[in-house]
This record gives sequence, structure tokens and C-alpha cells, in this order.
Amino acid sequence: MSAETHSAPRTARELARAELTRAIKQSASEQLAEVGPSALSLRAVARALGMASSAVYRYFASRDELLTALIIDAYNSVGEAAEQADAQAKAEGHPPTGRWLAVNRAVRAWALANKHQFELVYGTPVPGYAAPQDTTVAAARMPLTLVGIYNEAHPEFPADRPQPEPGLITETIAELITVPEGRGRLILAWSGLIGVLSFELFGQFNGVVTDYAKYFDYTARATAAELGLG
Amino acid sequence: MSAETHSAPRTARELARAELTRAIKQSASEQLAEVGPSALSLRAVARALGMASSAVYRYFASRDELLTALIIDAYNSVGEAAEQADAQAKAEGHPPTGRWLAVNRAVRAWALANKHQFELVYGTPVPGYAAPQDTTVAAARMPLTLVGIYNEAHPEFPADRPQPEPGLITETIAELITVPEGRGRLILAWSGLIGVLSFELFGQFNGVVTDYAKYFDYTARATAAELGLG
DNA sequence: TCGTAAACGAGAGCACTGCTCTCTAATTGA
DNA sequence: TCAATTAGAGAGCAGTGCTCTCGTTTACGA
Repeated sequence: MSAETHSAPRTARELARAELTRAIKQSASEQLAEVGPSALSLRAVARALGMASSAVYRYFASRDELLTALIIDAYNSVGEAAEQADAQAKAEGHPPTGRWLAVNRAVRAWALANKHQFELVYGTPVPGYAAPQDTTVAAARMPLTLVGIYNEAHPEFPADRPQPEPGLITETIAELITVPEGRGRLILAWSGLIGVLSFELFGQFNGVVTDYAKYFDYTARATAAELGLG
Repeated sequence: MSAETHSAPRTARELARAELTRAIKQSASEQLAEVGPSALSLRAVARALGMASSAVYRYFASRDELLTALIIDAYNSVGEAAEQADAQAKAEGHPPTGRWLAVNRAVRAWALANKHQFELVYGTPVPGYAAPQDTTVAAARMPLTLVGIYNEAHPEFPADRPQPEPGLITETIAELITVPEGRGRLILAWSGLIGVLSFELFGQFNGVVTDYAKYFDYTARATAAELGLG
């Protein structure tokens, strides 16, 4: 993860480096999808690529750094899925509630299709995790899609419900959510969305819910109603 | 985890076995609290007890089985914390909302005090996890406390909100929640509670929420309002 | 009471992991 | 062309989960 990764490769060596970095990440991603984060082995990745395990350390300083790269990819992956779903729902002329439901469903579909990526991002953090600044911008994409829907909806927020006191939410986030009354609720909806998916994927709903897809739709609709989306 | 563990030990050998099983679990629990589930090492547990690592396998067939034992303990631990908090709030004559808030706070306090146990239970499931029948009864204690509050509250449920269609929730669970209109909401509140705590503990709220304790109180109050608790 | 069967603990060993170090070969820019 | 940097390979270290074997201890029925 040195600087030349982000700049355009000029020499053959830099090109080879960029290509191999990409290949390592892809191979790691495939292994992640198969065995999950905890069982992801740097040696196995090296083996799959036909190189010595020590050589991988020229590209990623540690297993955790490799995982961090995969975390960023995963965040971007959900974010893109959410953005695409919203763009399509918007193009089809759906009202805010429809867009909200579409994005929620897209996130669930992504989670089901990429179970181990979901684990990696929303499950227990990896031991040596540092949460570098690089991840935050990627992590924000999905929730910001939800914020966008809310901001455009001109929601009617019931006045008699509990409000978070001023200053509870970070200034930068508060500015992004232009409808002040919904700030607390929107963040709650976001964590609730992931919470429901965690429960479904991690088996907490075993013997509680019968039809996961339908129950998820219900929760998405319930949340939309609480947000006052039209 | 053989049968004689659960029956009263008669012989000296059975007594020693029960004692050692307990000692292994306790040592493992201490190590869990220090280094977390992923770094819990069976060999280190054996070392701490001054025994050969192979000897531990006489008591727990695998590392996963040891972790499963700790999972059950953790579930009972939260469950007990929740029950105690509710009992005290009830004894103090608090209305349902007060009891709800007390239990929610107790769960959060438990999670903060037992971060790694929370990870173990509500984070990424352990790889070889089986979710045996043993865990379900322990796992149910905390959510059943929430159910109890709700059932006693005679909540007034707003009629115009989305309802889960009949049959979406397991028969056994549906019977436990005596107010049909709140079944979907209550389960949502449960997963939402854990979702918020996951976000707080796993760093997802970094740069979003300023005061975690106050924000948590807000979410608990908001959920209580949605449930129509008095 | 005694002898057999079961349980126990220790140790060696296997295959694997992350990671470091050293050494050689290739590539680079001056 | 040549010194400096970089890549790759291999050996090695310390650790892991788990298995197998081998004596030893305990329990229980004849």
C-alpha cells in the first residue's frame, strides 16, 4: 500500500507491482468468499498465485493490512449496490418509500450474496484492526445513500416523539442530514438495518422468524414509516 | 461435555472431572476477556492450568466446543443482567418505559463491561459453530425480559403503521408475545438494540455520534415510544 | 479382593499459521 | 555502465489445533 499504487505506473516494474497487488487482492477476495475472514490465510493466497509466502509481504505488510484492503473493497461494494438501487428506483419514479425499500433490499441482497464480506465489515472487527482514514469514505457511501433519500423526501416527522438533544450527533454528520428532526432516527434506521441483517446472517433469528425476506421487507417499511417518508 | 457433567458427581474421579471442567472454562473465560474470541488459545489455557494441551481434549473435544460453552455462559450473563435490572425497576415501581430503559441500559452496561463476550455472542459466529439446542434457552433470556415488559404494559399500538403479515413469526414466539400488534416491532426493537451496541462497540459510530451513552438512551426511549409503552 | 476396563495426563509429532531474515537475481535511474 | 533499489525464494522461528501413543491411575463388577 505504498504511494505508487495510487499514481499511474510508469516503469515496467511499477506496472508489474500494480498488477500483482491487484492479483493478490483478488485471490484473497476469492478465498475470503470461500472460508471467511478468520480462515483467510496469507500463505494460501501465495500458494494460489504460485509465489513464496514471504514475497506477498512486499505488497502487504501484514495479513491485517490485506484484510483492511478487502474491507475497503467491501464497503465500496455495498455502497455501489445501494447507490445503483437508489438511482434505478429514482429513475423509475418511485416515491421516497419505494426508494428506501429498494436500497434496503439491495443491501440485504448484497449481504446474502457476500456473506463473508458482510462478516468482515459488520461483524467482529479483525484483531489488529486500526480503522484507518481510508475506510471511512468508503464506509460512508451506503449510509449516505439513505441520507440522500431522506433529505429529498421532505418527510413529515411526528412531533411528539423523543428527540436527541443537540450536539449528540457529530457536526459533520448533522450538516449532511438537512432535516434536523430526523437525524437521530436516520442513524437509528441505519444501525437497525445492519442489525436485522446481522441477526439473520448470524443465526439469531433461528426459530423466531419464518420468512426472512418478508420480515425484512416489513422492517424496512416500518422504518420508512417512522422516518415519515412519503 | 459428556452426560455426567450435568448429573451430581459421585466418585472422586467424577468430582475431579467436574472441577477441572469448571477450571478450564474459567481460565478460558479469563483469557477470552483479555484477548478476545479469535485469539483464545487452547494451549494457553492448558499452560495457565499447568497441564498438557492434549489433556484439555479429555474435557472439550475441540476449541469450538470450549467456545460454545463460553457462549452459553455469555448468554446467561446478559440474560441475568437484564432480568435483574427489570426486577429492580419493577420493584421501584417504574412504569413500562422506565423498565424498558433500565433493561436496555443494563444490556449496554454488560456489553461495555464484557466486550469480548459480546463479540463472541453477537459478532461473527465462530467458524465451526453449530448453534446447539443448549444455547437457545440461554439466548432467549434477555429478549424474553423485553417481551415480559411489553406484555405487562398493555401498550397502545398506533393502528396506521405497517404490520407483519400473519405467519411471519414463529408460532412459539408469537404465543409468547400476547399483544399481536407488537410482535414485529418487538423483534425489531430487539435486533435494533443489539445493532446499536454493535455499532458502538465495533467502531461504526466513529465520527457520527458524540456521546454514546446519551445516544443510546435516546434510541431506547425512541424504541419504547414506537412500542407504545406507557 | 482382585483384575479388567475405562479414564487420565504427558509427550511427541503433524500440518498449518504469521512473520522475519538472508541471499540471489532482476530492474532501475544516473 | 554501474551502484542502488526492489523482487522473489527459501529457511527458520514461534505459535496454533489436533492426533496418537504410552504409561499410570481410578472404578467397578466378578
